[in-house]
Amino acid sequence: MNRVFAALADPTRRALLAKLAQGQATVGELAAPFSMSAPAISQHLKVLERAELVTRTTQAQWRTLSLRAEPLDEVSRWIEQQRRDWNLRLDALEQHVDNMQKLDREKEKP
Amino acid sequence: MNRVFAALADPTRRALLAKLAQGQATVGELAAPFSMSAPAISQHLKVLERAELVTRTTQAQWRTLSLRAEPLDEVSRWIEQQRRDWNLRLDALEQHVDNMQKLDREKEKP
DNA sequence: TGCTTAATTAAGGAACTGGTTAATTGCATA
DNA sequence: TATGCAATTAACCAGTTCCTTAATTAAGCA
Repeated sequence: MNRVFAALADPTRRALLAKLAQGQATVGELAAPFSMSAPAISQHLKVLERAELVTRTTQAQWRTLSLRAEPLDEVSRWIEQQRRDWNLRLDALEQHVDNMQKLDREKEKP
Repeated sequence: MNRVFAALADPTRRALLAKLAQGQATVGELAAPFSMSAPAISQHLKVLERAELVTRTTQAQWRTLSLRAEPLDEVSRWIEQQRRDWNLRLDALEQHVDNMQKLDREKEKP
């Protein structure tokens, strides 16, 4: 997951992924909206590829990029697990505070 | 979100967060399981703090760290949105392939 | 006051990131 | 075959990351 999170930490790469979520595209198509050199985009795509977030297929001189869902599924599971754990804790804490307040009220007028 | 994803890209920091999901802890308590110098942990915690994933409260010479849910909620929303988009595309593609196969079959024996 | 403990700051180094320009590869086509 | 286009590789640079050890801050206690 290290590489996946690191890949997602860059806004250019997140934009590339968002574009790819709308369908396959060639390197040129992906690069067009950015004011950045072709090699820079090429390197970003390499990072996404090493994180297994995209695959590259060659036809003639064009490379077509496609998204791969698995790594996103994996980070999703980690994050949702964390949120579950954390929310459980928060709920328990809230419960605890409620109990304390109830005890306080009962102490005031028994 | 840049800082949040970057913070999550390091396994030591993910472990620190996982520990904190079980409840608040001091720097010392968090550092104990790691074979790493105290300053190293301190710096990891600073990264988590800058990503607003944790808050630090001081009591005497102890710092108590607590998780903050918001940034995790934000990355969760981004990831789930991406997964939705991507799955929609996948389903549409599958549908398309099915239609093509159906057409083929109808062409074979009309 | 001096000592101990918890933690941070300071300084430094090796490796990695994110960009650049220039050169190269691979394919298609006049 | 020469030319052009899509894309990558190579080489380089500035800035960042992740770790270290040494020094410093701040609080509690004999």
